[in-house]
Amino acid sequence: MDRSLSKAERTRKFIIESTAEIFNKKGYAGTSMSDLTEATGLTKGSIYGNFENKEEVALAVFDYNSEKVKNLISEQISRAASYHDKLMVYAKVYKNVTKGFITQGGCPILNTAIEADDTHNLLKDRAAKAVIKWKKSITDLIEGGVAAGEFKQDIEIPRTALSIIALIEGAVMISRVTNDLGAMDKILKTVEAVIDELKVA
Amino acid sequence: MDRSLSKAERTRKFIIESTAEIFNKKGYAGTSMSDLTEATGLTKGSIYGNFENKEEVALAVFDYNSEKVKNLISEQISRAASYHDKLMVYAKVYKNVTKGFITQGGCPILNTAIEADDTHNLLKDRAAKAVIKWKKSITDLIEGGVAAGEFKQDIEIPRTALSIIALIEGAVMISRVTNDLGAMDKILKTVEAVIDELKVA
DNA sequence: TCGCATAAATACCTTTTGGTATATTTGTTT
DNA sequence: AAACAAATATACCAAAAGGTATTTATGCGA
Repeated sequence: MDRSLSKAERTRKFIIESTAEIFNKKGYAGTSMSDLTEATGLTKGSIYGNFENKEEVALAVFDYNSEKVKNLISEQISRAASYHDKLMVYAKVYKNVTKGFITQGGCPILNTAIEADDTHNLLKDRAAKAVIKWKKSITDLIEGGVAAGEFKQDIEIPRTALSIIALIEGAVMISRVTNDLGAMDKILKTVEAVIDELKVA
Repeated sequence: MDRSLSKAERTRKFIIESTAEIFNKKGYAGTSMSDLTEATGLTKGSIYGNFENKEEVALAVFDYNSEKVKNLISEQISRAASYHDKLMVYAKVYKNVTKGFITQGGCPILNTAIEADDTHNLLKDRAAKAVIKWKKSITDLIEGGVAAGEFKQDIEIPRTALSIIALIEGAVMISRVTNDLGAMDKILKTVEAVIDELKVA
């Protein structure tokens, strides 16, 4: 038991962790309070003692889920030597992680973006911010590679960054809905080709 | 009034058309029967007289929505002269249609795939079939272009087809969640680059 | 270990949900 | 225009939704 956290903080964390997968699979509208009590073994009173309402749980869960993906990726990026290899982490991570990822409901950013874009502004904003941060991190890596002389000078950086994200998220959608991991592999090959294309001749 | 359709058929069509946008925006779980009565001006009794349940309305609406997108595209494809131009229709259509498209809730295939992949097998299957059909139509166009000597011989056809779909669907997600039509334009430029790349040198 | 604050469980509430049986209206055919 | 079928509206369920006030149990510092 983590004594650095108060009881309330531990319970909050416990609720978030035990419902993270449910929200990611069923979405905000599709997840009910009884789903949460069932998954946690807690009562409604306890959940409402730690969160104001269902919305607040969903927001905390989104933060938790997207943070988890982010940490996994940035840890690997820090280990890669070249800018090329750092960018390749995206392709590699999604190739390896996909199986587990896929059983946990897919990409939380994609899921939340699609559900919330016409229905829930707070969740939409979080998903939008996550996409923008992701774009910036790719942009930074490309700029780093250009400055280091590793990449060409005339790259259309925003277009490249956005295209990589689109390819990956599109790949998650396609491979999950068609139950076809091969589709993921093929599309990630295109991501790799896009990244290879950046290198100086 | 269309006399070729029975009253029941007309009402069915009316219900589908008036709820198509709601289902696309709010999703299956997020759309309630009272949403449907409100949008149609009909009572629950009338809707249940024409459909077995909410699920059957949702399935019919998905067919209607995806058919609508398909018709728009295939009509333009039939008008394009070269295989290159036929493929380019995807980029063009999404560039032009996006504004209207975007206000109507985005791509129904994407929305349904993401919501249903872990929650609703019937809807998931329809979305999967739509993706597979889309892939096949791109594949056929590339093969046609190869046979006609318009495209290179060594194209990785399935990978190219899947990558085009992934780029487009990823672009819809990104541009909608960030309210940034420029992102759509940039990613579609990559789609165009992918298609241009197919041509014989 | 006592006492208090904190956390969790119980019991309850209102509204909405998806759905149905029945009554009424509407179209259509003769 | 009558008669009958087809379509729609009314009025009603039971269950589940999100949420709250209150009671009970737990943890923790003095």
